[in-house]
Amino acid sequence: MRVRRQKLQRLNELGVNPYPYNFKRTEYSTNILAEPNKYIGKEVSVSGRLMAIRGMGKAAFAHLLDSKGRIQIYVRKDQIGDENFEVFNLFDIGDIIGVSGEVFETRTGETTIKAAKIELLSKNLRPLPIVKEKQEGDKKVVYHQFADKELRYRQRYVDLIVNPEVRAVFVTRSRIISSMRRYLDGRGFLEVETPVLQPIYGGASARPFVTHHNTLDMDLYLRIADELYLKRLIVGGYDGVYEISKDFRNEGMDRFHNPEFSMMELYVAFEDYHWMMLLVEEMISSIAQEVVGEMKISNQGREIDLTPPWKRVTFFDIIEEYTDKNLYGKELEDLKKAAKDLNIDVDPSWRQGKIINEIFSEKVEPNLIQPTFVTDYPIELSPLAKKHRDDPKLVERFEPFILGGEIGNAYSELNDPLDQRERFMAQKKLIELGDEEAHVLDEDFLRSLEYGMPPTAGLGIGIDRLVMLFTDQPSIRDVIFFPQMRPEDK
RNA sequence: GAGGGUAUAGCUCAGCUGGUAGAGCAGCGGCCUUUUAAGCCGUUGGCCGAGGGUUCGAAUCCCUCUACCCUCACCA
Repeated sequence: MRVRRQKLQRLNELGVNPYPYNFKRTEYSTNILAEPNKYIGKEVSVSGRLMAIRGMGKAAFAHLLDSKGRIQIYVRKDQIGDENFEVFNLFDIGDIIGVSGEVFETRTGETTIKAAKIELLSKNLRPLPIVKEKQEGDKKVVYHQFADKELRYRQRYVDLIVNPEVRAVFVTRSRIISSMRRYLDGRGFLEVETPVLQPIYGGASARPFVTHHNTLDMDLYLRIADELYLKRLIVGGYDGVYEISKDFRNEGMDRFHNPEFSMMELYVAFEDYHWMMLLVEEMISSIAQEVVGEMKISNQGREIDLTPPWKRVTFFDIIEEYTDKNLYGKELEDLKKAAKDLNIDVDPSWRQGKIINEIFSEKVEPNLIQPTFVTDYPIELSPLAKKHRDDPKLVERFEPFILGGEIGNAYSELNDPLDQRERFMAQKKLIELGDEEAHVLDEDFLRSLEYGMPPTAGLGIGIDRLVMLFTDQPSIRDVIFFPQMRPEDK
């Protein structure tokens, strides 16, 4: 870094502003490389970061990286002049520069810009990790890869400069979200915003973050879900509302969990969960079509076919399929025995719902590779879902599974205010028993239901996991720009 | 929270059963006007994650701490 500061000084002496105000680019690297014949012989201006320099005395080749890709430039002393060449010799890898010149093809056939003028746009003072690549036939061999995960997450800007495939993952993420938004807008749903800071948190089973408002002198919670506010909007008379936003859950972190994560929630009046299943498979497959170009995606070496219709199985049927045990309507003791038979450890304090859920996640979930809707969950697990029309022990709920992971959650929403109050009371008992994640009673939400909420279908989709699926990334940290990290020690 | 792993130059890594720190790339100085992991010659660079201990002597052995990764637990 000391050397680079000296170069800065030298540049100043030469009358070069190392941090000028703008540069007029005429082309992106990729435009030129896509149609070389159209550009050869033409003047272009490009700008970007210097990623490699191969000097040869009075001439040099270099590679310039812009937001779309990289292109080679060729700098000759007799072309740009002595003064400009002296400035060029003060450039380092990592500098941001602008180049104007004519496009040509080198002896080895690489489309290249012959610089007529080259200027510094921003001086780099901190050396970049140097990554070298070599084309061997079809394979690209990468040398000195910048691979330290900790550094990559903490200094994502460096990761993005140096690892083009990381940049691509986040472009895909953005496309997935905009495709989803386009789909939902196209169906006439209204995108809305509801409070992040909530006096009572609700809509999911999770521990919240607590914060404090000084003027009101009260604690507020960062939302763990949007659900209860969005349903209030359905009470208010909108037919369909959705929100794409961050939720916050104060829980452990691993490759599927980040304390803040992105969620899409959708509520549609006068529909039920059967209708919502059709929407989910249509929406996800249309996103695939737009983003990937087809209904098939590959992940972890496996091919996933998203073409509707997806398989549908009921919760208890699929458990029986994988365990040979019918758990429907079983009492606590029977369930404990079943869990024991299946080698699943059960905490003595667990109740029916928890044990069944554990058996499901252990024995069934990992097997749900191709898209599958699991439907009709036991009532204890779902305090906000409507009772099944044919069976009061169940609720009308489904979860879509892909690659052994759940990517969403949906119900026919409970709109009976008396039933909802009873469910809250049952949750209250769980809280008293020490369950820190049970739902908290929300009196204002109940009041809204008492005014009358139409029959409603609701859906939540975990955006981060959907992106992991589409981009074949193994960890949620690879699809979030700045994943939560412990502070760096100084 | 438990177990395992990793931490050495700007980057990627080597360093044996303890003997006083190494390579490639980058950097710096030369040579070089079609190279592409450019090449050739020369050269700088290190609190070996932090702290403590054992030892004549520690990057190496022991303990503590910190961060990250993996697995499990908790958890959508």
